[in-house]
Amino acid sequence: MAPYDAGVESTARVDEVLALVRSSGGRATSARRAILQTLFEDSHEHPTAEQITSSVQRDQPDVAESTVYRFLDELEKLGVVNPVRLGHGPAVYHLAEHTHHHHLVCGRCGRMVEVSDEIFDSLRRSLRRDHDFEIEPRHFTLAGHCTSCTDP
Amino acid sequence: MAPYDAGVESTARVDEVLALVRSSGGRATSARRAILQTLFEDSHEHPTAEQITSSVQRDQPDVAESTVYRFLDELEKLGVVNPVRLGHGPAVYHLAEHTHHHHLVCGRCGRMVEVSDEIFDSLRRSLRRDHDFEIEPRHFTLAGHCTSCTDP
DNA sequence: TTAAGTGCAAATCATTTGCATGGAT
DNA sequence: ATCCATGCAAATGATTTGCACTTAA
Repeated sequence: MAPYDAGVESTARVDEVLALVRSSGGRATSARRAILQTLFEDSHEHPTAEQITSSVQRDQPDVAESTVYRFLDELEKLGVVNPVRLGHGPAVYHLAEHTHHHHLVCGRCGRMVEVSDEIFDSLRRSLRRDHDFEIEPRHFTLAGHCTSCTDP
Repeated sequence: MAPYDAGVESTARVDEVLALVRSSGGRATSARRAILQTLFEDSHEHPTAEQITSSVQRDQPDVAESTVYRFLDELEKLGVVNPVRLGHGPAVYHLAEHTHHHHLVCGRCGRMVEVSDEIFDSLRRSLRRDHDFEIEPRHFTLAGHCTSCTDP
């Protein structure tokens, strides 16, 4: 397997998004850069605004949580992230670039499984044909439980 | 088509659920009866806790919103209702008895379509087989949009 | 320069909780 | 009589907002 430099990779993506932000009239600040770095470095995680803030604050201690919320809203409008509100507790944020997977969350043990998008292809076709409906292509989450869950 | 008396129908269902509540050690109070009446009468709606409270308060002005929240929690545990948290704003509650349909909500115009459960059969089989996962059988909601939506 | 971004603190909104009282069993 | 349920008010937790100050463009 080819060597993989997460640092270089994510820096490039951070710059890409910052360019997008600028092209929509926004500005590339150091707080925003740090927020994006966190998002791209931990892109397999599903961090809350609070977790993103803590992570950013390791480098820049006085970035406020409100800044994180404001920028996440911006990023949502730009289609860069998707917030997911499951059950109780704070929203978690996904990179929307991870377009082609979705989540199954077990309501008993909390396990989260990622499934590929293709599994929804036939469902998507039926809904389009019979109900004039297009499932949100970027991301969604289905509740349920593990078939053999050990939790109550 | 046979005449349909929503009042009689929903009263019967209210009593059914109250029996279930009692069988699990809970009590059938007048606040609970009123909450259930609201849920069953407006069962095609997707009311928030606040809307349920207002509706109940038309008859019983001093039913507290906390009572509604507490009972909705109870009802969720009993499998009678399901909360749905979409986007911002408060959770909306569904009757879980509407077992065999699900909802598609257009993020542009707000249209809500009900689809039968069977449309998920093949998806459900794949998830069970490949991911040890059982989709919540009672109810869920998918975000997306009308294929030809007139709203922006 | 100047409009957008930020930190901070306070406000808001949904939901939860503590506690003394009321009510169903 | 017992113990669950309730109203009320206060607490909590997540998110949003107002505002004076900073900074990227």
